[in-house]
Amino acid sequence: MNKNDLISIGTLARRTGTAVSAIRFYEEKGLLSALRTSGNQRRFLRSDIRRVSFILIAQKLGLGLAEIEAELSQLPQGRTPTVTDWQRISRSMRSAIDEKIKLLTRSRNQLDQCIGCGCLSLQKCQIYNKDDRMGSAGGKGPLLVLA
Amino acid sequence: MNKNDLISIGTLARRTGTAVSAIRFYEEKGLLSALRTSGNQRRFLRSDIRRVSFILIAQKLGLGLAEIEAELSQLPQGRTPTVTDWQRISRSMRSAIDEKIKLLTRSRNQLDQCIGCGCLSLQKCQIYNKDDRMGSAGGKGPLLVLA
DNA sequence: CTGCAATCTCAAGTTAACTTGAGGTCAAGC
DNA sequence: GCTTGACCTCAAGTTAACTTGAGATTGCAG
Repeated sequence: MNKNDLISIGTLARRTGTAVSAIRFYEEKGLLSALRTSGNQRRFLRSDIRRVSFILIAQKLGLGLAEIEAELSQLPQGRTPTVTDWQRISRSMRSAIDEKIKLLTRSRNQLDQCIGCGCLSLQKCQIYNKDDRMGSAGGKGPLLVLA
Repeated sequence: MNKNDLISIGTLARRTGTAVSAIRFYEEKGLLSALRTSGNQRRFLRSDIRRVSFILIAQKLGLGLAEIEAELSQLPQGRTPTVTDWQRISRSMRSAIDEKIKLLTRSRNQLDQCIGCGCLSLQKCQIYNKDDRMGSAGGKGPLLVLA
């Protein structure tokens, strides 16, 4: 078997640990594309194994298929992606993770602020105060919440 | 308006920034419960504002409604939760965030390892090696990807 | 050439978290 | 006492990401 062999959908599924149905689904969504045999069966490139792996990893990192497709669309059309291609895309994914971590960290800090008073506002209790001004009858109505 | 006033679903929605339909949905799912007027309209406790806020915050942190319900079920039945009650539950939420951050951080580090070779395995390139040598010919089982 | 596992297509089902719509009731202001 | 906006119920629709099932082919091992 050499580098240019084409693989069946079942093989691709086994090699990536996904379900055959999921692969068909990805194809339908445009994340993968396949050639067809004379008998209409799909044949994938070996490099699609990596492509599917990328999809799975990116999903674990919380990206939706649409976002993943956006990333994948940066890969070269027509030729098999090189290591460098994958590196570039991995780096862009790293930023996405960094973003998520930042967001969570911020939430955590805000939550810490609020544990002190139990207000759950996630905004240094500003809302709690704000809301006091804004209640219905002008009175000190309880809070509006949320970031 | 005093502490024991009951509020309508519309008020609860406005005070928390959620849709009325969402509140009905939460009730249906058991995250909220309401009294009814003689005319069958829902009446919530003022403390439900905080309860809904908690739901919204927890969702932002990535918890599903089921998990949120689990957290909420730790609140005292029958009496309006105190600040201390909320603090306890907030702290437990904080652990959840910490977990998520840890997980993401780990993924990021693994990804860093792999950017070097572009293998996308998230496992120190083990997979890359396995894959290129393993074809279908014989070898060791195919690769699994993912952490 | 046979048999049967692997594929194919297309439709429908699934879970999460809600929204939208239809048709009808309640409550408060003028 | 009427009008209007807030509510009510129940059914169905929505998006994401797939899975499941039915019915029909294909392709490889023997």
